Amino acid sequence: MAKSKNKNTEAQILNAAKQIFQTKGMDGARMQEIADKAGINKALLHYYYRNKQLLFEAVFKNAFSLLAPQLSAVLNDDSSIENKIKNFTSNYVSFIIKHPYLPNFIIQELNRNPEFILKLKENKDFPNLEKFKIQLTKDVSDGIIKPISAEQLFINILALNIFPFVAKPLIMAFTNTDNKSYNRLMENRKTEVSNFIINSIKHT
Amino acid sequence: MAKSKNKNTEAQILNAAKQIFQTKGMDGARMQEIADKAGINKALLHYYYRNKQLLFEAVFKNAFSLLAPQLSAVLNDDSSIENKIKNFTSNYVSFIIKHPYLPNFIIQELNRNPEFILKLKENKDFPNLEKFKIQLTKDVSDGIIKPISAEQLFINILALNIFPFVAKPLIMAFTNTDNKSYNRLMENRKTEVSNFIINSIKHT
DNA sequence: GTCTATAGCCAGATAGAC
DNA sequence: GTCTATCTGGCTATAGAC
Repeated sequence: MAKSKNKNTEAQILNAAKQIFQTKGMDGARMQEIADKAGINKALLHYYYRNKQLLFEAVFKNAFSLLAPQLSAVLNDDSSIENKIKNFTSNYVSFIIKHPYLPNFIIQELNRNPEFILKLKENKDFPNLEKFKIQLTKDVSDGIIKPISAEQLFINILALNIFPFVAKPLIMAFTNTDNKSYNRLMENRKTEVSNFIINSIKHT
Repeated sequence: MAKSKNKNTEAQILNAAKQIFQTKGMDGARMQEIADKAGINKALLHYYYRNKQLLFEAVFKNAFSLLAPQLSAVLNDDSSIENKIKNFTSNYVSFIIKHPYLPNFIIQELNRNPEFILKLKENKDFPNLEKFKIQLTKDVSDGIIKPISAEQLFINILALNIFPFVAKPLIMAFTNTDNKSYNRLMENRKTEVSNFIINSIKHT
């Protein structure tokens, strides 16, 4: 009789596929390389995931499902705008250390295939600005925060946090740093970035 | 007798290659597609550029040589820090409209191949922070600008300007905008971003 | 469920005519 | 300098044994 699907093998494949797809992208990845990394044969990849495209999509959805809660947390928890910014910027660096290739992977593949996001938006866990917008509008009218739209502030928060990791090779070149001092710069950003944002928007 | 190399054909090829490589990347690009776009035969690509890798490098260097002066301008001109930031943020949007795929292309390919930047750094036009650092240090000690390192400020300027274009599909999804209102958001950033930065760093 | 072997296609590169 | 035709290798995917 046939064994039931081996969850362990399936997980090993997904894990290997993550590593290869996230560093090389859909087009640069090779099924052979994924099989090697998983320690199994190429044919098994097809047995579990049918083809390259489906395996890729499994990896992509998995990656996005890790990133999305990070963002939803900023937008929907109950603390003040100032605390949200502080928490997000300090947590994000720790998140990136665990998943260094993730944001670049998502950005790159969405640019290659922008329709992809439509499927993701159907998910009700997809990050939503509504609550954040209401909170910010209130803070602005209460005179706590200088006038700024929720969209622009949110873009700024994402930009300041995500960009330095996405553009790591560029940043290292411009600031003339090696890996060690680059990491030190990023470590400092845990507090630098939130101060930078709060300085800008808070009424004095 | 053989005609001398036809500059026009060579330029057409480079132009077609730009469009294909910048949207699809090295791995996703097809020589056939480039040939079609240039209106010539695949064999001619090899005649002029020998192979795919060399054609790609020609495109990449060309792209970088467009971006670098934009950055050097912020770093080396003689105006105040405040004016540098204002000029850069308003100019950058116009630059992007002309070359929408350029920053993403550069970032993506540098991540794929980080050693690439070493060659670029040899060029003496490569953006350099020294002058900016001196100017900023002086402004800080004169009490014009709040304490911040040149590296962190420069990273913030790049992040706030470049990221929204690199992550366009993500931003459109999160802010729930179509192309038209996304463009309006970006247009607003011409002034929003410089105000945001200056608010944050300027002593009041 | 896992393997080996191979089909079948596609893309980069070259040969050679004009 | 430009073309058509073709070689060659590599990659996805499947067939079929165990």
